[in-house]
Amino acid sequence: MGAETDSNMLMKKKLAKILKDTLDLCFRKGFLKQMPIPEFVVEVPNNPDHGHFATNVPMTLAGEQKSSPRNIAEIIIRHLVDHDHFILKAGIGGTGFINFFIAPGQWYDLLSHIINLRDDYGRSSIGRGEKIMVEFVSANPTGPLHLGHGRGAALGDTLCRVLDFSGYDVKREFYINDAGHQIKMLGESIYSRWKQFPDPSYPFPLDGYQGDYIQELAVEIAKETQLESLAPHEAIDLLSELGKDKILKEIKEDLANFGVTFDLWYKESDLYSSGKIDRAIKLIEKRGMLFEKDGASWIRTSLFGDDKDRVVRKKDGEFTYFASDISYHLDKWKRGFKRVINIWGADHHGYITRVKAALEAEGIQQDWLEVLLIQLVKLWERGAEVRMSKRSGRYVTLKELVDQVGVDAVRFVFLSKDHTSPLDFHIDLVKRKDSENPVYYVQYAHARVCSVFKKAARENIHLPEEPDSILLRLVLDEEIDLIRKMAEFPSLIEEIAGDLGPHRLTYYLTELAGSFHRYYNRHRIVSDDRTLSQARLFLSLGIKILIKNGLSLLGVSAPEVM
RNA sequence: GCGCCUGUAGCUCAGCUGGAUAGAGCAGCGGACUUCUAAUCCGCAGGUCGCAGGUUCGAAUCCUGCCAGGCGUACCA
Repeated sequence: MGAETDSNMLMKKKLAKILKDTLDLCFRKGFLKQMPIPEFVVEVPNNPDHGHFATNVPMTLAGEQKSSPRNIAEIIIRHLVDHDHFILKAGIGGTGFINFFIAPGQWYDLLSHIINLRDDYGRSSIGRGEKIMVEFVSANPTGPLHLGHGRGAALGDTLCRVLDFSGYDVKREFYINDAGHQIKMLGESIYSRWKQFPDPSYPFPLDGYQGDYIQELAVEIAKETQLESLAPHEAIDLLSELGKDKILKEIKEDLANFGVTFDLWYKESDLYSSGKIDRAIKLIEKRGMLFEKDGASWIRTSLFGDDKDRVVRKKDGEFTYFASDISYHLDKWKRGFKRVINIWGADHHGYITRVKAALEAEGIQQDWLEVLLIQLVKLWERGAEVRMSKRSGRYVTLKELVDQVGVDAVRFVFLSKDHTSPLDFHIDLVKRKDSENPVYYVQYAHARVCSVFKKAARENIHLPEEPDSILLRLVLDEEIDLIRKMAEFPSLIEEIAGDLGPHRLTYYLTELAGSFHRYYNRHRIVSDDRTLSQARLFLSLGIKILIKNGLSLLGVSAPEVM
């Protein structure tokens, strides 16, 4: 697979190679002064007059060469090392860019290649089977998933899909905080609601969970069990356990319904029962990073960038949440992951330095862990912000949103913004199943291609296995431009696997769909000219393949009919 | 106080890690269906890239300092 992708994906890389070879030649023959080759870029210019690709090489050389960029550009163009006639023509632009037009045959080869690879176009092996873990959502099992969780779920899931597509050995994990205070509080909240059915004056815990779902759980569990026969503390324990299980089950269902699954649901409570926390603390101690103060045990995170040292075991003998977190990450490390990505809500950012410092205290490099912070999701309805607060239990759940708007639209909108910026979700806009909704724009292009193929079948036009010379009929600039856009896909995926910013994929697909819509409106695909029809059908097939591949990485469906 | 994130068109956001005349969608105005699906397309209008300096051939992008908003700074989880 690697070799196949290499053979083409890298139009840009091919050009970069040609440029390097050319510079070497110029150095050897003395056309240019010998020097190390500086960093340069090969990019797609936004102005089509500037060619299929452009490079800034001359400008990066200018200083050292003591010559003008345009001069250097001229020398490079004159001596281009292009044995395969990859380049149709090259010219000088602006203050010293070199603009390249690629020979049409290269584009036809590329399109053939895409059609051969189908669902595998864009797949690569750059991850080299490296073990990588993405931990995401990890919502507390004390209440339903809200919109922020949804955003994290969409991001994490899509990253996993992209990383998997890029040849990593990806594991997806959900960490369940099922130990400690909050679960007890869940039980107490349910208990109190249950007691309130006959006696409304029964007190509710100060920091209890307020949502309506607590009452519902109380009703449900009361039906299934004999709460009356238990002592209060037994009842509360039971309610904690059953409440947690039920909520977790719902979380799993909501996520599955959202297209998100996990390889492992890792329980915090297992860290306790297996003795892993104890061992983690012992390791800290063995490394001399533990000390006692005021009756508590502390870890020296301040040695590694943290503002202060942190408590891992409280005065009362209980471990802190931080202790289990350290233990959990140590466990990830021991399981052999080379790269670990955590997706957290932005309100946890204060936690990052602390965890990384703790890991370093145990001898693990800080950059082993990458933390992506998801900024807030604000919901707007009828022009006003829908205020949400977990405390009051008034918030819109992921399930409610998905039920109203649909999985595809929710995922697409969540994924179309960089996770570092806050996101305003306008529900009225996304609810509309019309052109205002960006996801339909992309999906429609896919459905449109399918429709064109039906039309072709009615006209009895079919495609041969291999396009061969048929593609020579694709002579319009727009047609070459469509193929060029398709060529960008593999390198885009590669970049996303590196910078973990999948929102660029949504923009790419919107652009690709737009180019196709424009093309469709200006030119007939199925016409009396049989060969030309076939050529354009091949082109359309390429578009279909790309949109389907791209959407599937986003976890969005590609309908054949709309 | 300190730390993190954000500030780009009326609104929501991109801007490919420093490149050519800063882009898209929505909202506004005006056009295109006897045609392969009009969930589409074409045109017009819309900008002090928060502000001020600096770095260099070149800055929305990098560095510094301000301003504004959000979040965080526990022996809570």
